[in-house]
Amino acid sequence: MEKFDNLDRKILKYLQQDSDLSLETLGEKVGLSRNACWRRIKTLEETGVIKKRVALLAPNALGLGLTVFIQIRTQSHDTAWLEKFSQATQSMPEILGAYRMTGDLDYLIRARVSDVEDYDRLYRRLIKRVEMSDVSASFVMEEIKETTELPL
Amino acid sequence: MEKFDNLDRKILKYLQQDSDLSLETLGEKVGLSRNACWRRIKTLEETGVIKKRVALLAPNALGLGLTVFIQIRTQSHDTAWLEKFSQATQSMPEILGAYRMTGDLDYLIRARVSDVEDYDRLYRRLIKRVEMSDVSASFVMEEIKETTELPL
DNA sequence: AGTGAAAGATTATCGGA
DNA sequence: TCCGATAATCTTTCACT
Repeated sequence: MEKFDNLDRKILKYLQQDSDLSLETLGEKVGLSRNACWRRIKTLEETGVIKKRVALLAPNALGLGLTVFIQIRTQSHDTAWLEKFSQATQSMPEILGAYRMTGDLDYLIRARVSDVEDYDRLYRRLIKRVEMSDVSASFVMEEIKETTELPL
Repeated sequence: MEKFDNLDRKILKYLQQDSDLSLETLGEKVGLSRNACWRRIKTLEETGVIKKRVALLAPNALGLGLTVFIQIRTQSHDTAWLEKFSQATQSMPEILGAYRMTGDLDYLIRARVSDVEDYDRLYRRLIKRVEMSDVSASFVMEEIKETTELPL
């Protein structure tokens, strides 16, 4: 039993690219009256398929030219440690993603900073809050692809 | 010389969280008339600070429960290879991010798939299109943080 | 920078396939 | 149950002060 049909999928596809489309034009694109469109969007929002609508900013315009991936190994992987790590990453706005990986000893952080010095400050703040036995950073030289659009 | 002031920053902060705020409520939040707000947003869009507005979907609702990071090493890192790699990642919608990393031999891919089998299909399609000497995948067990919000 | 009015978009309700 | 049409409401846009 499918949760949504082709029309829903089409709507989602367009809204993932531009959430400012008017119901009018969206309706035309998917072949539905603006009203039918509206109802579908509402249920997609209510059922949580559409989480929210956000503005995406240009990192470079904000002086955040550098993306860094931080790989972390730890011995102490108890719940208390994870809790502290979780709180730390949540509260640090440069950190855009934090993941516990397979292997159960590895954590990965994705962050945006202005330069290597700025990364170093982030690093120091991080290790001050959470003990880590092994930390290594890899910097992004070229962003070949970066999207929020999920496959449908 | 700063490109924007505190009010701009406030506006951006809110729009990064919810781009559907009306000028009325946004104005109240930042302490500006709806109109002053509107003008600032327009320039922020024109100067490219605001890139676009998009809907964020729930991966799980779409059956995309698994995030995978794919690390790639290659001998042949000439322009032709990079071009092929770039085209391949651009055209594969499960791939959300692709990065050339420091070290000049390493590439990293961030992708969303439904399960490990689905990853395997992605992997096969990828190596069919681009030669790679060494590929390794790490799966995300727990998503501790994931945001599109940039620090201001 | 703020007001008010016109244009445009969104939401609620209703009748019909 | 889902669609489309119509009407009421709210938002955005813009000329003017």
